[in-house]
Amino acid sequence: MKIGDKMPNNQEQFKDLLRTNGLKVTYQRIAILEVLSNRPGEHLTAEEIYDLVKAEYPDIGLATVYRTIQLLSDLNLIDKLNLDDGYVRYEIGRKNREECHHHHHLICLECGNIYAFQDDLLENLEERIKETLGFEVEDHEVKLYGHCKECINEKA
Amino acid sequence: MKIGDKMPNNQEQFKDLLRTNGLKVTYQRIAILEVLSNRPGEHLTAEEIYDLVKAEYPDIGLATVYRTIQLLSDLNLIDKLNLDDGYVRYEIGRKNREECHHHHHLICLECGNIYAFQDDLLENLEERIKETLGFEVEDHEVKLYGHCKECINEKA
DNA sequence: CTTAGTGCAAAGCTTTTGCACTGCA
DNA sequence: TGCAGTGCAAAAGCTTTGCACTAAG
Repeated sequence: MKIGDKMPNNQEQFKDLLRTNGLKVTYQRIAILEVLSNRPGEHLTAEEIYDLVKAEYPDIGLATVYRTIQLLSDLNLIDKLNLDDGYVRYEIGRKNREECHHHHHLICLECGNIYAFQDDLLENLEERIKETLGFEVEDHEVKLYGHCKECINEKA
Repeated sequence: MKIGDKMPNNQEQFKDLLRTNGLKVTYQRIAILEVLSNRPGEHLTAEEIYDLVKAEYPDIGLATVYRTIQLLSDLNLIDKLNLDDGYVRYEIGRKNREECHHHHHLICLECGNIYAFQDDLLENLEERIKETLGFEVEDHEVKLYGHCKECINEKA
């Protein structure tokens, strides 16, 4: 992967966003966003992102990856996912992809694969919570653990 | 708090459970479960549990707290909660308390308080997922972030 | 030029592990 | 008495930070 190979439009938007926020456009920042952009739906750890970027830009440092991840997260360009396995994972943000605005995770306990799915069901729930408890929901994180189709079939 | 002050019945059940599993009954294990039992709905870190137990049993070691937490979790007596603040938290398990079998968390972004609520809504969702995706849900974790009643009122 | 951003290495943090000792059964 | 359980300290492993250097604007 080389900068500019894919999503040039998205990339320009990113550069503008950086400039708008008084931040500098660096190849490290672009490369990291690019790596994540080219892998929608994948959930990468900092180390994995580091390795992927390093393949193209061997000079990058792990600390920069961590700092950039933080930055991208603050800019709402990427989403965090914690699977309680000791790593924090990141994926390119929902808001940049057409399909989904409500997006949850199905985690297979056998193969470890992660599936995404959309659902509006929680909107009812959030309204109900507002009425019952006076709690105003702003964001949510839903993780469903179980057994995926493939693993179920394999056992049969 | 002293061993035996509260929930003696629950405590006997715990001792039996340990024996049944070929595990030894130690004052450390009882004290840790006791601390959590006396604080239903609170979400304590290992360090917090350590400090609470230490008040009564100054000899206890932090490593024992970690090992016992693991044990209690394996025995399904306590539930894990990760708020992504660098600590893993624990609370006395749902299965030991009458009220709830479906139990989610409302986390206030302003005061940090955590509220629990029950809901069966997800059962529909799980059925739908099974039908649509063939994914069999076994467990779920739902965290809703927002603003609690108190914090909303305070601003008014 | 100016200073935000970077790379490197060291430090920080929670959590885990090794090992000798203790105490439950 | 025998071995699971414990306490202590050290190790582990992810993430953050300090600092001198680099490069964006």
